Amino acid sequence: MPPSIDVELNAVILAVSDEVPRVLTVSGPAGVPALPSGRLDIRQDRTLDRALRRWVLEQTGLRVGYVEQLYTFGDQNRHPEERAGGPRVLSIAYLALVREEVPSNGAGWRDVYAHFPLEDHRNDRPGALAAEVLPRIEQWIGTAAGADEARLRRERAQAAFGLDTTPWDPVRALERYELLYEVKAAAEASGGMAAGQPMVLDHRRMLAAALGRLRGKLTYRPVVFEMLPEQFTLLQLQSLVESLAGTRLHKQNFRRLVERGGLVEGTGKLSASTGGRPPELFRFRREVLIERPRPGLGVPGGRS
Amino acid sequence: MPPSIDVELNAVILAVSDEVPRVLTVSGPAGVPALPSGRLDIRQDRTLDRALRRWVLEQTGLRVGYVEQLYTFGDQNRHPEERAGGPRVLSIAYLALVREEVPSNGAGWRDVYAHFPLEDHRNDRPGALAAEVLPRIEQWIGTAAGADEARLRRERAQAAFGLDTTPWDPVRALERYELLYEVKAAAEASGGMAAGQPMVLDHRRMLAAALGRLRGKLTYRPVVFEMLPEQFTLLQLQSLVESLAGTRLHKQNFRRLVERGGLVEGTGKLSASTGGRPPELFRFRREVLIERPRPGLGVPGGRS
DNA sequence: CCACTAATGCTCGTTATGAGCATAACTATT
DNA sequence: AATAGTTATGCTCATAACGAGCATTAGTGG
Repeated sequence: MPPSIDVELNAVILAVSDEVPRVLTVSGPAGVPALPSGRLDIRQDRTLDRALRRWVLEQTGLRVGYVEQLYTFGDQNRHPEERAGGPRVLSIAYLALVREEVPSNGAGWRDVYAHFPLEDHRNDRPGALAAEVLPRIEQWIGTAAGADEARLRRERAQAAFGLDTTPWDPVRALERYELLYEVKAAAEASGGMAAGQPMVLDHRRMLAAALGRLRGKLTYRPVVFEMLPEQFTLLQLQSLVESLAGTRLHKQNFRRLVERGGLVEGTGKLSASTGGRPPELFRFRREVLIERPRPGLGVPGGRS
Repeated sequence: MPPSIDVELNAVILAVSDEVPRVLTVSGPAGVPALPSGRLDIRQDRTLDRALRRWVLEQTGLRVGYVEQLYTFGDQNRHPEERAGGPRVLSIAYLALVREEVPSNGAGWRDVYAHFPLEDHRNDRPGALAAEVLPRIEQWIGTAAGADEARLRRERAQAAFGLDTTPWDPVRALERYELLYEVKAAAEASGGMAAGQPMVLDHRRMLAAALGRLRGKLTYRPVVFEMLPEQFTLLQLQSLVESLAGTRLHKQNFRRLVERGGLVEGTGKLSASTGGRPPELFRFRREVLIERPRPGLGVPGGRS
């Protein structure tokens, strides 16, 4: 009997509430959180998209709108059953963006930064970075075999973590995750504040890929609006972007960017005020999609 | 017997020579060009990457360097044998960039723009656009069911083809391909100068995806250098980018961008002159990767 | 020496970006 | 009612990046 292939779909479904980006998870083995996922059933799933939506609906009760394919993972032995003679499993990961809703079937929203404590730089850099991570990375560089390998490692670390004069780049979330994975493997240690909560199998890698991809996409596609209600205040919009990017933005400049970029338009209405002066409500200007080639928000780029 | 799944890898391998971007093809059924591709063999291919390289080597004799996963296609009936009870085929498309080399086994390089005549705007817009394509698109918009559908179609066309005041965006190659595909299906016609040479199955779609992806990537990652020799002149670099983007660039500004962006450094050497003043030879500055978060070249964005 | 070609240097006006200061319009408190 | 606290919004300023050109340099082939 020829060894067979199974194709699995995984959904990284993101929403933001209370300034916290959240990922939708179901409960995996031993209660460890897992991404909603399931096998492609070629008898009923005519497209990968549909298969994904089917599984998400089944496992969480959610109907997702914006969906985008992320990456296909196919390395050997990603699934433990494979070693026991099970089929080779290919995983196609998707990114979906939604407004937060209450899921069913015991699925729930989890803080993305609980899984990646190093990714949230909104209130200065996470202490664990300097305290735990960098020393361990130095050590990893030190134990490289040969000067060339050491230089390569140093460059990777520098680019990924924004050491020295290199700026921190929120987009590099996946690189950081993979680098840390290597470092930890090398150090045979895994605890510490910096580690972050685990997920089933390689689901955390998928989440890192999704976060990086989304952060990048923000800058040239107005995808955030998928996560906002029809009408919103500029502060809501800004803190949404900040939550996702894990970075603070200059308020007035953000407003300028968004307004002069034609991304939003004011509705004359004001929002019910919470603290100070009541803000105006805005709505997304869909037209911007056909006015400008690549409209976006997001992380200001480091100038040279 | 449960219906089974086959996983296939496809390589879009690009190089540029004589100002023409070229794709590496093998000969498919009836001599129609096809991308190098082959089945994933889970007994010997530990990773998707390796499988891809194996097939490419086998079919073309090339060892590719830079490789990046593009997209996984999984719709039903993309392969005709499926209807005849064959397995469902999933295709994972990759993009690879190389310096042009002579392939073996009858593989060969084909002009990318022979497949997409509308994508080359280096010497003003292709005539076929205004002459053939736009009228047909107008007609397609006209036959929409309902005003809403018509508006959606018009917006899609406007964004994809840069109608009206919308600028032409080289990155949208895939969108254009898909829109034309729909239009042609609707019009039940397929000839004309604008059509472009066909490829096997949906390989042309993969090529369009690759072209769009590469064009986008140029702007934030210095991937072009994968396609250049160790040392090169700035004109070589520029015309390479122009070939890929299908757009002309301002020479002096391009030079400024590239030099002040720290992407290249001069070697004091001069190139053997062809026409006029002999140009200096430059080399890629790898360091830029760790100095700036997202260094790139490429298509200048349309300002608002 | 001349015509031609491509490389390189430099300028100018316009826009975009990063950083702040100042004011306006509310709510809660004294 | 004045005051303090809070958020929204308007505006300025210096610097950097961008788009477009002009001018000069250094080769080639007559």
